[in-house]
Formats: sequence, structure tokens, C-alpha cells
Amino acid sequence: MDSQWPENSLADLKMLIKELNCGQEFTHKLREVIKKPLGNGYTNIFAENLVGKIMSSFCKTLSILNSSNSNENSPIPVVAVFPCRKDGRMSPEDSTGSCKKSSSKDRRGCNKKRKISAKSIKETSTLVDDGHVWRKYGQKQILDSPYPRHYYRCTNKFDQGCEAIKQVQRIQANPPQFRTIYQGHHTCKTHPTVSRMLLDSSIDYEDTSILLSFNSKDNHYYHPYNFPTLFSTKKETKEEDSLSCFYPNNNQNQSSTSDYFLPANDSWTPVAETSGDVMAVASSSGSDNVDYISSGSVYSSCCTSTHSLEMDMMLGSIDFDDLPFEF
DNA sequence: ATGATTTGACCATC
DNA sequence: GATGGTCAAATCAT
Repeated sequence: MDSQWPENSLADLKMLIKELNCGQEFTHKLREVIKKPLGNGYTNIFAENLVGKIMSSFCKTLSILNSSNSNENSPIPVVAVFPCRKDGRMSPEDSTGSCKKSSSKDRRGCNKKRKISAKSIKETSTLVDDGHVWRKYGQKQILDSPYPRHYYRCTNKFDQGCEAIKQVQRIQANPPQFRTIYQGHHTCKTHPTVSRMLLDSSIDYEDTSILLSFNSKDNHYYHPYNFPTLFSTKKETKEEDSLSCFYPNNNQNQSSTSDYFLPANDSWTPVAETSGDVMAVASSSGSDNVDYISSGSVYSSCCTSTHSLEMDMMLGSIDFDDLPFEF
């Protein structure tokens, strides 16, 4: 296993993973297109199934690559290559960087524009959670653009030497349009929540066209699919709440009237029955309430009885102004 | 106390 | 010299 990826193939491996992720992303977009009703009001189930199979194939391939690269002897560098200070920054005296100046003011001369490496550009109508944890390191007003450009680096830059960066800039107000430029490849171990789910072969993407969890710590809802929409709500949550994900009932093997299920070991527990345009359901442990999204709003409902939009408490709306970022 | 973000300064590139 | 990318001190959030 140690020499599974020869040294000169590492770049190819990284490119392979990147291309697979791109393929997965484009397939997801295709699925969104296919899911829209045709003129006769029906969707193309056959095409949807095919897209689901393609998505599943991408997922399994990435999972295989991930597992073959997860051992300690992996040639992909995931260990610390830079000594760090407590705050995670490189220590100047030990830095492998080219500069070594006396005063902190002088160190400002260290910044060098990085050579343009592999670059991918994505334009989306929403802010994208790509599964990695980023740390903002700068913001710049760009000439001829009313919106600033935001600079992010991988949060594992100093502890794992990951050189991935991204730039995010709003390019259009209405309808909202964002451009994200990714540079460099992630050499770090990926984020434990979202990315692990993406690469987890136990999750069958044919059954998870809608999947919602929520992070009670920072009060944000996440849609942890490929390019989840991130939105916040006014909901009050407790620290000790744990995450729950509910899967939609588009699994043909499922024989129940409920629309959403909580997977528990090998069985599925029905948690919600919905009608109308409910697009996602979630709940937290220790709570009797089920939260759901409908018509662009997040509602909280007591799950012991039938509920309706009129009866349930609206926690907040999904709005760009509500995002935890400034754009 | 610690970690993340903001923001002005510095500097490479064009 | 203008512009954009990065640094790092100051500030903010938890």
C-alpha cells in the first residue's frame, strides 16, 4: 500500500480527485435541471435515476481514493510541514519561508504573490459550502467592481501545510451571483463533517437528494450536499444539541407513509410526513420539535400532531442579508 | 485566553 | 504608478 501512488503520480492523483469532484458537481447541477417538471407536469424519473447512479459512482470512486490515501504512510503530505506558534501562525525564526527579518513591521516585506497554479472558477447564485474550513486573511476593493474580493486560505495551512486558497467575490446583486476562484489543491485531511459525509461510502447518494443537518453551535443551517446553501436563522439553540440528518423518502425500498427518515443502524425511523413544498426537515436531540424549510422560510413544529404553516412558528427566512458573511 | 476577522500597510507584478 | 495578493497588528467573538 505504501507505494500505491508513486511520487511522480501525486500531482495526477490530486488532479484526479479534483476532476472527480468537478464531475460530481456538474452531475448535481444536471440533477437539479432534470428535477424540474416537464411540460406535462412530470419529471423524467428515468433520467433522475441515471443521474443518481452517476452521482453514486462518483461518490464511491472518491471514497476508494480517500481510503487508499488515509493511512499514515500515505505519500500525500498530511502531516505538519511547518512549525507553528500557538496561534497557528508560522514562527518567523523557524519558518521555511524566504524571509527572516528582525521586526514585525519588517516582516511585511515577506508577502509574495503566489505563482498561479491550478485554478478553478465557479460561479454560483448562492454562497457555497465546499466542505473545507477556510480562514479569511484579507479583503480588497477591486477596481471597477462594487463588491470587495474576499481572500481565504485553508484553515489547515499551518498545521498540515495545506496551500489551498480561494477568493470569493460577489459579481452581481440581483439575481445574486458569486464567483469563487480556487487555487492550489487541498493536501490536508478534509473537514470532519461535510466532506466526510461526501466521501462516506455508507451514504448512498441515490437516496439523499435532500439532506439537511444543522449546526447548533453557530446557529446556522447547513445543507451538506455537494454545494450546500448556507443560511442562518434566528433560531435559539442549545449547545448540547446534537446534529440530526433526515433522509427523504425517495428510496423505493421504503414502505411507509412518512416523507423523511432518521437512519439508525440498519433501520429507518420515520420522523416526518409532509406535503406541499417542504424541501428539508431536521431536528435536534432532546427536542420535541421538528424544523423544516418551506417557501424559503424555516419553521419549527411540534411533531406530536399534524402541523401547518399557519400553526407552526416561523424561525426565520432564508435571505442573503441573513448570511454570516458580509458581501 | 484563545481563535477568527478586520483593515491598513507592504510589495510583486504589470 | 496602479492594481491586486498577502501580512500582521488591532479588534472582535466566544
